[in-house]
Amino acid sequence: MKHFNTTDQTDQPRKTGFVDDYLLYLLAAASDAASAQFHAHVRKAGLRVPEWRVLACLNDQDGAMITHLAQIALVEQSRLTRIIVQMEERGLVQRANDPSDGRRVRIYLSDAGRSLITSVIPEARAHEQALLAQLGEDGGTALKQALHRLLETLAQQKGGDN
Amino acid sequence: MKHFNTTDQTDQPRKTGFVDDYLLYLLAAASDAASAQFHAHVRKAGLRVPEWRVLACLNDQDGAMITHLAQIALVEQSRLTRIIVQMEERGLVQRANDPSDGRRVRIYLSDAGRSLITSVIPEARAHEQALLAQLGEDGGTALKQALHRLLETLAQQKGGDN
DNA sequence: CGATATTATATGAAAATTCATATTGTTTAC
DNA sequence: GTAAACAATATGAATTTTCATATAATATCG
Repeated sequence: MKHFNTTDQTDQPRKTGFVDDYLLYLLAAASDAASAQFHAHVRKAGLRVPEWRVLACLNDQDGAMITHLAQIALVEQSRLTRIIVQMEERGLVQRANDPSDGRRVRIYLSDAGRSLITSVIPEARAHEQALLAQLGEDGGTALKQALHRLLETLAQQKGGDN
Repeated sequence: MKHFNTTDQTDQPRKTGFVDDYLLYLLAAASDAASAQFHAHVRKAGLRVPEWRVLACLNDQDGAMITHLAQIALVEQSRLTRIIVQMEERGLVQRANDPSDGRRVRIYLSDAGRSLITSVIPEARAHEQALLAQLGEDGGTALKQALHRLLETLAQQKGGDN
């Protein structure tokens, strides 16, 4: 049982290249790897990843409209529409037309959905704490700060000059 | 032309919730938003995102095997197999059986692929520099450091104890 | 050596995703 | 008040993606 060099299947020269220090790659790789761990829990709870995201967002903003939910849950709108259909069929959410604007469809947690998300969020917090602990007191806060800062910066750019 | 509050379509109570400071969400949101900017360039170069990732990885590790490429390009193996087929049809890469192990298929940049990636990488670097500049001297390095650290930590966990 | 386990890649088929656009409701400007 | 612009959601159809598993090559173990 050799447990070293797990990723390097081959014997490449191994000079560090472009990708290994490219910001967008680091972000994607870190997000992927970190999320993969927790996504195991998500699946055990009977949810797919986008469903977990939708529920988590509804937990914070119940009654959000589809478009808004799509933005915060990082899902394209037409995809979200179909995901919501499935989730409604499964009884996790309910949709309701906004009386003040007939175009809007607001999504609400059902009791089942709320109870499910209520059970998963503590797992998420626990997983997050474990990860932050491994990064050390300052490592964790530094990471979060840096990410918040990046997000602010990117948000500014969007609203900025068009 | 109102250019504030772009994301908040509705008028929700807006008490900060779970998601807004959840590490995995920050990572996914940051990766998404940051990458979205550059992905516009990628598409203009006639590439889809996974193709760009594959080429960028090959740029660093030409001749990598499918499995390895799948890991570093953050794509599932069977998907990558099909992506590679398409890329070969388009003349961006070539596959070659590894003489030392008949199971392995090694992927090499074609001349066209190399010339394409050679033209895109500078754009990537430029975009990255612009973003880092906006984060400020220290902000950028702090972010990268934090991400590297996270990746190390996650990698350790994988190899660690099984 | 031969059986068995393991590794690398490919593939069928169901399901999900994308993209462009249709549909429906609302606001704006005359 | 109505036409034109805009906004929110839905949908058709092609393509992609996923998941489990098939296939093929190699390694291991008795």
